[in-house]
Amino acid sequence: MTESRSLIEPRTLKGFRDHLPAQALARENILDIARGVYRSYGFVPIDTPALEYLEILTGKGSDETDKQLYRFQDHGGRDVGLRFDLTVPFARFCAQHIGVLGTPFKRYHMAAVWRGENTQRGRYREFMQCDFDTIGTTSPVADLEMVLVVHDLLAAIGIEAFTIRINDRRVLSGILHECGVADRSTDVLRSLDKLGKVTPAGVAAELEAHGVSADVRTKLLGMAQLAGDPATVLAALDGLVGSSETGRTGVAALRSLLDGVQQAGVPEGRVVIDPSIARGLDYYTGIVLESFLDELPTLGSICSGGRYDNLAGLYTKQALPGVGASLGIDRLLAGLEELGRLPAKETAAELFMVHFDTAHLADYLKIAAALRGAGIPVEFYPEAKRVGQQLKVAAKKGFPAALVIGSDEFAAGTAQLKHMHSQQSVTIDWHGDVHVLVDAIHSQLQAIKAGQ
RNA sequence: GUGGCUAUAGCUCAGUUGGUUAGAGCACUAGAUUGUGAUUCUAGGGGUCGCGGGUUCGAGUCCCGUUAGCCACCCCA
Repeated sequence: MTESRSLIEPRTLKGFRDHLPAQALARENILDIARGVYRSYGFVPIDTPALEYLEILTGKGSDETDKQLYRFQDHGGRDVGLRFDLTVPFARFCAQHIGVLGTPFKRYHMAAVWRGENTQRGRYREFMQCDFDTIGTTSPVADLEMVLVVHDLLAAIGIEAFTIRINDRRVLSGILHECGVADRSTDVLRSLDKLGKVTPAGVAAELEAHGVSADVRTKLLGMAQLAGDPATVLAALDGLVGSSETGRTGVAALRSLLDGVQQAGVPEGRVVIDPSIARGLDYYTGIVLESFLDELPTLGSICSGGRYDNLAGLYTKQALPGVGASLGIDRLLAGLEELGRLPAKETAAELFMVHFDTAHLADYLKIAAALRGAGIPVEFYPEAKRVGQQLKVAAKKGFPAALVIGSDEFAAGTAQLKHMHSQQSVTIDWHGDVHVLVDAIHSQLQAIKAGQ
């Protein structure tokens, strides 16, 4: 009974993951960028509880979300559930607090959500969403801002090849109405939405199964496959919506949105009209948006959103129209990793300071403090191990530079700054003046950064 | 939730029609080398063969179950 104690197997639940430093650093970088972009448009942060009363979450009544909901009874016998997106809690939040917040209200919310669905590449049971929404206004400016935020966000993350696909629900419902299939709109849109994954012939077969006549099938498929120059697509849509008032409004909205995008200086081709985009969620009523990595279109949308008429109708009588989108950071990270775009850094510091000689510990501590005071993050190795070993650690963790100051350097009033990538060292004369040393290191690090 | 494929060391993988004590490369630790990431050499640590049953004299290998990962459906970030 001494050594036979059985160990608990360390493991995580299906669809739930640990995040090691390399991945967690990349994730935090993106979160920082998202925070910066959201704030640059005036969005403010909020937070809500992970756990909500079950009735809040099931209110929307879709059996699909009901099936995916993590639910249980808490110790007080209350029926509760984990949030499966950030929109529903936000709706509840608005119903409770909009009185003191006032409208229009712009918030961002970055937090984990949970869905008990089957896992796949880029799809997990616990993942993070980075939502931003503007509520309490129907202004087209808010729609435009949503597109601009998504664009700025993906650009700031450093993705070079991405496409934002936009559409307007009113265009779709106008066309469906003209075609006389408005009663089957959900089924029809769901089928059309599969274009790109399923062949046009396959979609046509699905449409036929929903009782759509041959000429209407041709018309719808033609509509959904419209692509290319936005002006041409808009002209084609004009014809398709015919006399439908709703449809014409939608096309006009898309037209002015694209004008605004252009006026704001977004490069051509980044935002395109894709009439097949419908979005599964049925609360969207105006513009809808999805965005894709050009090199990995099968990954799915990494940032999606749209306009809705009434966010919180289930919880308050006050009408709250809004527009917003959500960045799926975990899917994005999975995509960037697959493309080899994630930096292999395992350190948050910029400088590795070799622990050469413990007799100089006081000097090392003084230098490290001065560097940090000057805004240079520095990691000081805790043990005076062999220099080669220490440099190996620094290289493996991806430090851009290492600072080597041994007894000789202290005696001569010098230091070696080693550029890890080129393996070259620069000698710094600092004559025992820490300010001189810090300044020199600062400019060297700038040079290294610029050189990358 | 349904169906298909997969699982051997930290990583990538060998392991024959079932047959001694399950191997390699890389990585890791220590040393050769008392001040610089390489190379070379030496030594070393590390495996309940995902887990649990079954068949068999004998299972990493065959059968069943289960867990996890990947893929398709569904839906979505």
